[in-house]
Amino acid sequence: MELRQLKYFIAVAEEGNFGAAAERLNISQPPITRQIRKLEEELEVILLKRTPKGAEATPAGQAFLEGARQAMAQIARTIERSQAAQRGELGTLEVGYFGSPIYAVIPQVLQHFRRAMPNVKVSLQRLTKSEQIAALKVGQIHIGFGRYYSPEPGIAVEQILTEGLSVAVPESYDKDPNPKSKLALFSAMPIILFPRFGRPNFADEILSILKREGVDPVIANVTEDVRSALTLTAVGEGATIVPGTVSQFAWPGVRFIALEDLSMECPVNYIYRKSDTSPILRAVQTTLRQYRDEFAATGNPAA
Amino acid sequence: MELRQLKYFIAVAEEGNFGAAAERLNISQPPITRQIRKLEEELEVILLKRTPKGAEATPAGQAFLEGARQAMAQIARTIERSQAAQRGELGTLEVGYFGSPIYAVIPQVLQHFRRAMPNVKVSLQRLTKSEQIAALKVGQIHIGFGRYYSPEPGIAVEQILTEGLSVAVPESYDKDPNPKSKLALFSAMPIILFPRFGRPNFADEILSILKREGVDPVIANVTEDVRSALTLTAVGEGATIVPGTVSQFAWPGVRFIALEDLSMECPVNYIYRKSDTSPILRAVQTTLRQYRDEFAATGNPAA
DNA sequence: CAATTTCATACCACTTAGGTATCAAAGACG
DNA sequence: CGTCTTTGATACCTAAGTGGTATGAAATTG
Repeated sequence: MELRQLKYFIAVAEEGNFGAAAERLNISQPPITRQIRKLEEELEVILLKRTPKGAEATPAGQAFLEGARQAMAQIARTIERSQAAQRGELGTLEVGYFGSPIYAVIPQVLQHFRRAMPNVKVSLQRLTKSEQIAALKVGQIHIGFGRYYSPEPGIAVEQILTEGLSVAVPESYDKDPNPKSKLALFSAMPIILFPRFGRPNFADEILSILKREGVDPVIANVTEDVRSALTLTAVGEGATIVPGTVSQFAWPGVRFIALEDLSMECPVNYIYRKSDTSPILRAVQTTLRQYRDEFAATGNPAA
Repeated sequence: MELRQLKYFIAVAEEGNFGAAAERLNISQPPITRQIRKLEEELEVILLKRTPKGAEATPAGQAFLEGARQAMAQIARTIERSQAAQRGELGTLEVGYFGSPIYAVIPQVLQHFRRAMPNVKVSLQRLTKSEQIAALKVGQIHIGFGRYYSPEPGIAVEQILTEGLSVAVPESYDKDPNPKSKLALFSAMPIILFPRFGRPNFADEILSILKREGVDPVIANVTEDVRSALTLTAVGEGATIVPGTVSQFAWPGVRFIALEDLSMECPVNYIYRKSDTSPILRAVQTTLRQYRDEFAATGNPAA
């Protein structure tokens, strides 16, 4: 059976007339007669009752018409979906993430993506940086989010944004240090660092910044992640330096003091497999670069 | 697009290999390359990623594969259904009925039919005989059931069975007349006839039988249908002659006395349009003739 | 580095498509 | 009642498309 035959049969059944069907299909009438007859012979079913006024579907033909219409619609849908998939508008975006970007940057970025590609599902999994690399290489994830990545062959790193830092202090701490010496408070208060693993990491970066600024802090603790660190801050164990976006959230018992010095910033990056040509990755990259440019221009592309 | 291309693509995607797909389809490999490429060009979608080891579906190809499989399955189902419809195993049997056969014969007959053709729906409508004729002519019903039909051009009548008669008497009537003169009780008791309309009808037949047997009854009433007649019998207004199958039902206040004389029988017939070639009618006729022969042989084809 | 395996290409024979011209049959109509 | 119109069917032609064989290009494999 050929699709042509379905198409012709539908036309004849709907027009009730071979000639009209031919006109609708922009061909002459004899080919229609031939194709319908071939179809009937192959199915061993009489689909149309020829009358002097035209042709009408037999009960078997009506049953066939119904199914043929559905099949044609199914094929049209399939083409649409396939083309959408090619444009990266369909499927599942597999995301690996690590660390504090999950608190503000990743939700915002993915929100943008979902708005652009409503039919793409997003799947998130928490993975360390080395797990992300491995997952990228086997195609388990399309993209990994994090802050500091070491170069890796076959893996590309791109920056999304850099954000300022904030100091988190216990709510009870009511002295706001003067703008010039905000970091000086670490001489008076021990510091809590995070994360413990995934070097190079945010803790390493903070220590190097502090060293550059001539501060020699007392390290009270090194926690697994930002949540643990802020919990310890809330109970008064010390101060924590966090990325600016983390301070957008309400943490009970914690007060944030922004460090406006632009030389003290931390990045959010994403990594992907260089050889990955999947439409989904291309689509998410398009969104990410848009987001990056918007963020660079306005400082807040949340809208 | 052609169905051939769907078939080839499914084969390649499933085998992961052009050559293996060719083997499975019993053709050589180049035509497959060509058809797949044509398909890809028409859709403007890259469906397969050619690798040195074979070929694998791209995300767009996977989306297409899914839909293509469904479309092929849809077409296969459509062929099945159409062939079933051709055999009269699918659709709706439209039935018109009139009179007392609805109480026993029609249910039994239709039960047989449903067992033979489980996928055919049955639709029943109560129609007078002239309404049946009209409905047959416009194709509103496939078949009409009743007892007595006048000849009508274009309409065929076939008999399903003949059944004996029973006399219904009030429960209080406790004399069982001797076998030879059962009809004689109408000399003592007035008779209730039915139906009032649809001549020639059962009432006419009963009167002619009684006349033939030399009985001249007193007519107490002529009711619309058998139910009304038996209700009047229950309250003692008179006796009613009913088809044997009606006596199978329990009618409170009524007792049935069978008239075993075979010369006193009434038929159940069905009518159909002679020019009706629909598979449904053919199917139901097959069942009806089987039922008729079984009934003639065993007297009770209820099993 | 040669052998193997994979898909792509070129060209051929044959089938099948659609087009034109025409026919046969069944209402429609004066 | 015969003619006209409309319908689908048939015959034949040209052209496009199909599958086959032979062969090539590229990458993997031993």
